[in-house]
Amino acid sequence: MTLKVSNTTKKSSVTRQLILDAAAKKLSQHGYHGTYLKDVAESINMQAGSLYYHFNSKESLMQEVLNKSIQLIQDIVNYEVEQLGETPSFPDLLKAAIRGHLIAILRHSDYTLASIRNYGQVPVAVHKAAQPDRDAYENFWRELFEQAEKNGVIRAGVDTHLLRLAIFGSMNWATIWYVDSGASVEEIADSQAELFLNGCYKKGEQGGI
Amino acid sequence: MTLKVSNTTKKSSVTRQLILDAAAKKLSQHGYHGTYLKDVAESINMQAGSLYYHFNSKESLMQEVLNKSIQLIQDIVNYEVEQLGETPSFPDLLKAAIRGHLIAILRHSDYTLASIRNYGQVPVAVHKAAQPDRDAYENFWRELFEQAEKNGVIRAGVDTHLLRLAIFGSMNWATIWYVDSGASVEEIADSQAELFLNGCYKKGEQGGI
DNA sequence: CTTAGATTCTAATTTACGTTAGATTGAGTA
DNA sequence: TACTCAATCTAACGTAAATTAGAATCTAAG
Repeated sequence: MTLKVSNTTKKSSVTRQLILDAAAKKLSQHGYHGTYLKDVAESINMQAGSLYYHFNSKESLMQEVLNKSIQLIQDIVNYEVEQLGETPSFPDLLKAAIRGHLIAILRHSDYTLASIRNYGQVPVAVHKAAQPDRDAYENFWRELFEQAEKNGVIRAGVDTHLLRLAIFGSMNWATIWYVDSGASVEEIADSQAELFLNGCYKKGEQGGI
Repeated sequence: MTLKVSNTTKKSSVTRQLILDAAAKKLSQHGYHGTYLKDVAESINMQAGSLYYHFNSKESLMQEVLNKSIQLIQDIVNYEVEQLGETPSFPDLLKAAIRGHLIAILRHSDYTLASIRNYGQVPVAVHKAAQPDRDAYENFWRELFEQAEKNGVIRAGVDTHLLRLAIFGSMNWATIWYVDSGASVEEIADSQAELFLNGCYKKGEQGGI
């Protein structure tokens, strides 16, 4: 007797994954409305109609792509942070989190780009379905800064809410210029962490200008 | 005799502007492929076919919207910077530029959101047509930091290229959370300028953690 | 009031997308 | 070999989008 294949190891689950990958790629490039099932199918040598054996609709396919995206980011960030050991300093923590997020969105860019580029442009049902995952990920960052504030390592006058959003912006925007920049993910991560920690300004000495 | 109406003050140019405004709004909300001429027309009580009296195609209409967007940002930033007088300090200059950019993208958000959200998702011809304007605007910022470096007010080790991209990211990403944040444009501008100038980190005193 | 030109509408054309139903294929099993 | 089930394909259906041509309307000038 051969191995009994469980539901989750059927051959079709390989195809299912192929479809998701192809959909992520198209979604990241052309947006929800610019992604056509015909193209998704063609890119893996299938017919559009065949996709319906694996997914109920375009909407549910796209929904799955977007959910996968956020979980992927979360997983990678968690991994990077866990590498740090027990009681990491705030700068190290921030650097690790930024590195993780950037690795996720720049190296696994099909899925994560899909998520970032289509924020607010997908049907409401699809957008809402991904909200819990987004909230959970946001909380991770929120707590990171709450902890830092509690430990007194945040300068007076800094609004950590706006800080978090600024960092998110810098990171996510990198998806747009990364490929053309020649910079490595590590370089970008270090640079951004350093900027948000210490800024770019050299005070004093030459006075006015 | 009444005023001779020139080409640029014809009544139709008013309609033309209405169409552009409506298109910008839809484009910012639904993306290029999710924007339908029928919807654009309906939102100003017209029929889709009538748009073709003013524009040759959907593509050319959208192209004009995107070009307008970037010029709009540039104009507002220029205005804010010019308010500063002759020889402004780098911090003041940066604050003014950030404020201008944020005013543009948050207050005139239909056009500018259209530009930001559809980056890379429009047909290549449309994207290419807006490139000169984008380049010109980018140069403004490039020069801002070149000057600052020449004046020795940038900390050693800071890559102004990555700095500029980080600032762009923080600013442009604000389009996503601005409406729900309750923060004012001025607050956000001050916060971001302050962060990029001096960072968030309070060194020393409590040592390790 | 008439008329010419500008502007808009109506209705049709073309194209293509999402979706579906039924036929077809192919691999493993009795 | 014949059968079964999973997986895919084929060929359509219905809908809707961009575009177009010609008719209808509105405006301003004589």
